[in-house]
Amino acid sequence: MNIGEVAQISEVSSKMIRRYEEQGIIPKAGRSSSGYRQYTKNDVHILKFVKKSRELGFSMKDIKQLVSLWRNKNRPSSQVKKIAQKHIEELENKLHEIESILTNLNHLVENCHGDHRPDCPILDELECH
Amino acid sequence: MNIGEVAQISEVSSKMIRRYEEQGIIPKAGRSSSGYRQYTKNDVHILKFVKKSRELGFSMKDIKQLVSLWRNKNRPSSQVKKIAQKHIEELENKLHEIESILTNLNHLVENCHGDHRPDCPILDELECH
DNA sequence: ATAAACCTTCCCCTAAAGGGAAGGTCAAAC
DNA sequence: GTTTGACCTTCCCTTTAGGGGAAGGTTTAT
Repeated sequence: MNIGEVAQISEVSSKMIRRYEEQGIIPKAGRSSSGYRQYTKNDVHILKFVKKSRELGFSMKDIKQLVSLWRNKNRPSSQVKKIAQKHIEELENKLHEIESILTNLNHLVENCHGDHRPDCPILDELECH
Repeated sequence: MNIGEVAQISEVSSKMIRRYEEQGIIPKAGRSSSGYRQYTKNDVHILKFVKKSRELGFSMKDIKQLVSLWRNKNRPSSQVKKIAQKHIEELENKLHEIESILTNLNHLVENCHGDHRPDCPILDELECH
């Protein structure tokens, strides 16, 4: 298979497939005599794994490790779990931060009449420290 | 005041003060005879406004507009409110996305024993599409 | 006079993509 | 048998909100 077909099946763009190869996240593809990258079903499988991992918000650094653990049939599941737990922690931190910002913003917006007049508690709050 | 002092007071790094100037977010600073940027209390005031806005997660694009509205004493508060509401919507979307990912990840992690054995529901889930 | 602490501009790096140019290849239609 | 269009290649630029650091000029204190 050429890269375009694989991109369509895996739903990972050709651009990103090349980049993942460059970053060592997926194995280097074989080449046709004219230099086109050649892929197998297994490559599609890996790319789908990568895509799913991205959808769960893992960083490419994490995904590199996850792919390597996935392909190592003797991995200890504790290593996988550790990566996932660290990611969960980071997401929870981000969640709390966003929640706190939203609380602030909602208060401000509620108090702003939002009409033609210039008085604006939002700007007032941003101004005063 | 030189840039370093302003940076310390406003808690915005010298680097970023220069960049904000470049981006037209803050007015161009005057220069001393030797080329050093010169600042007044008012500049500190603006920088604090910018910093507060960043802490609430506004993009620099939004902040540019907010600063301009803040300095325009005739602005309609509706414009400010609109920017804030759009930002709230975006944050809420991000929040929901993170919540949904966390639900998924937590299920996976709960089912992974996380020991020396290779069986791992996390990898299984990432693998199967 | 000299050293330390400033300041200036300039360029490179981050993460995860996308855009697009310039040029080579392949297959089908004419 | 050539042309055309769709594909592929590499290379470089752009995005966001910063940070790192080099090379060189200035100011201030010793």
